[in-house]
Amino acid sequence: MALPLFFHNRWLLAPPNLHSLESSFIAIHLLHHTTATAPQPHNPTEEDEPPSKLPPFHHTEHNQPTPIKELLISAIKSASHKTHLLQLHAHMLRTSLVQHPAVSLHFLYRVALSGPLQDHSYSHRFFHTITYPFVSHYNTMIRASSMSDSPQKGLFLYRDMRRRSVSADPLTSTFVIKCCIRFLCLFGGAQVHCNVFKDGHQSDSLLLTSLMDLYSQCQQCRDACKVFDEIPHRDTIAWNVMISCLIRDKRSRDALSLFDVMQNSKYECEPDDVTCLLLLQACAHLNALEFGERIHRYILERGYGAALNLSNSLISMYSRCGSLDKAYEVFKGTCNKSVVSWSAMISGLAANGYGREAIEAFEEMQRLGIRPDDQTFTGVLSACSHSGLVDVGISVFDRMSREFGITPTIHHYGCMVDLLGRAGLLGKAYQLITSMPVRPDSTIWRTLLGACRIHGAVMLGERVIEHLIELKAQEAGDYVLLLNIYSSAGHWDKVAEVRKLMKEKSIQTTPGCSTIEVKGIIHEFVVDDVLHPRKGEIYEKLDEINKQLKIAGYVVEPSSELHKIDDKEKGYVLSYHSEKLAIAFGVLATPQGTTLRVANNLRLCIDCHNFLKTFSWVYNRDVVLRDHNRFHHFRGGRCSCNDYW
DNA sequence: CTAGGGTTAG
Repeated sequence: MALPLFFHNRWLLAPPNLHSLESSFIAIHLLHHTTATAPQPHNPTEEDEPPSKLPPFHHTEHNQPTPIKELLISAIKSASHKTHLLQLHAHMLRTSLVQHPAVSLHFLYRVALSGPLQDHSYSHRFFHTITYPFVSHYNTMIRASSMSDSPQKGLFLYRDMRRRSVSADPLTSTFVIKCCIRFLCLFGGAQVHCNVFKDGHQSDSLLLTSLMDLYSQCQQCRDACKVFDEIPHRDTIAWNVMISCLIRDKRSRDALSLFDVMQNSKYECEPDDVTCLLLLQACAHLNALEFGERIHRYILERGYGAALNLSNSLISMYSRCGSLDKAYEVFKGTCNKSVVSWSAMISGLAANGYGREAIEAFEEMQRLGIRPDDQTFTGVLSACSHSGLVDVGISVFDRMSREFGITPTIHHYGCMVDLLGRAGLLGKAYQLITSMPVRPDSTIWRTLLGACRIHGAVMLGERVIEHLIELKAQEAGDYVLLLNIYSSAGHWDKVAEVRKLMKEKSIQTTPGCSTIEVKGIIHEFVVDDVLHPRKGEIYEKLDEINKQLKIAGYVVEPSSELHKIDDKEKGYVLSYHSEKLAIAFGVLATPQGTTLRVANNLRLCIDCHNFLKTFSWVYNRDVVLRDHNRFHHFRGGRCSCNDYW
């Protein structure tokens, strides 16, 4: 708005950026009539007693339509400079309008919530000068705390509010819950939940949705489900929160099933872009390519195709389902590729064994002027380690901090340990762990232990186990690796010793688990599975496959990976590893020549690796197997990886 | 005597 001419010379006195007539009027008015400087706020320590009755607001004074009040509010609304606000504060004090609910609320709103005038300590000081704060005042303060660095304050305010028997509305609870989520305070959240019932807000869908999110983020999936069941009308966001909860709880399969449930005639809820984002994550976890493709089609149908976050998720999903060409297709079709897109593509190439291509992509993105970040480097370094590009990896690691100013995290060190370890530079890897500035975690020692296994380094292996024991983080898998190190070195006495130790400590092995997707349905198998409805057929098929493979020269490795420690004691000749069961089921359930896609939660053992190599040749089927950190593409008797020989 | 809410990419 153009200012009237007569304001022009005074305009210079007022702070810049005044864009409304009212605000400049007030500001100038104040400049001329105020001698007061910025008010000294009240001392917040002097706590008032809770009011016995309703606030004695002086209606007589302010209730008649005073134009000054309205002007003040609009001035507060349009204030654009700090000094301006201070002047308004002074004015409010002089006219006693500070205690006017509407005025103080507007003022609080400007100071507490995000914007150029935000000032947390000022807002707290101001808030404490309000003698009888209303719900709205508390709401504003609590909401501000939920977005600040000290979300605990929100909970304190909430308690204060209840103590002063100011009744909470659904929004208050929503904001406090947000605070609790910020610092994962399950206890505080549960308190709020109780009060929600007391206040009679137990059927407010939005409030219940945030409660669900609280339980979900605090790893209380069951409570989240309970809350979900109580929501009267579940909208898309409620479903999304439920799905994200299931994914967090590693129940990706259940999460996928909700895609159909929410759409059925009973609920009639349309999945939106966030739903797709979440479900793509679930597909990536489960290696559920067909389901992922379905989501992809849905995205195109709904016209979400241009969204960058969805494209990035698709790239990641396809590459984590071992379908690299599809990932590349999406990648090519993505406009305005961001670091995220490039990193997803690079990690995808890396996990599928295309180290050189990953490096090329890395160079290309730099040529296009996209700055790599820490996650890009994780991808690049893992590409180097999976493809044995030792020198490249070392130089990239070096450039990362020197050229790009990124301090390596534990993940980067992990990649380097893996890289050096695989290449047989075990001493260097050990040295790197002991000299790095971050505290080594169990994963990094485990990586080194894996390298010791490959290279048969008995002594170092023992040392690594000690470190794991020191961290109190040793798992069954670690002892299994140690067992394998001993057994491949022929130290049978030590093997017995470790077994005894494991028994004494009663260490359980993590059950191996494989999934295979057939016609969009995920089938899950564990070692020696007895739960699958077609188990009879499956075991028969597996025996048949075993016979066929033996003819072709496949030999069971007797001293191979001992995933199941008790096998021999139980007298099993051969345990049915879950990946083999999944393969047998795949042969049963899919037509000749179909690629079998299997995901496994552990590291593929040498025996299964040999089994799959021979299988891919004898049965003339491609197998894409994802183990816990990479892909193995089996075709014609060979595997894309160079980890096993 | 009134501002304001919940899910989200590598």
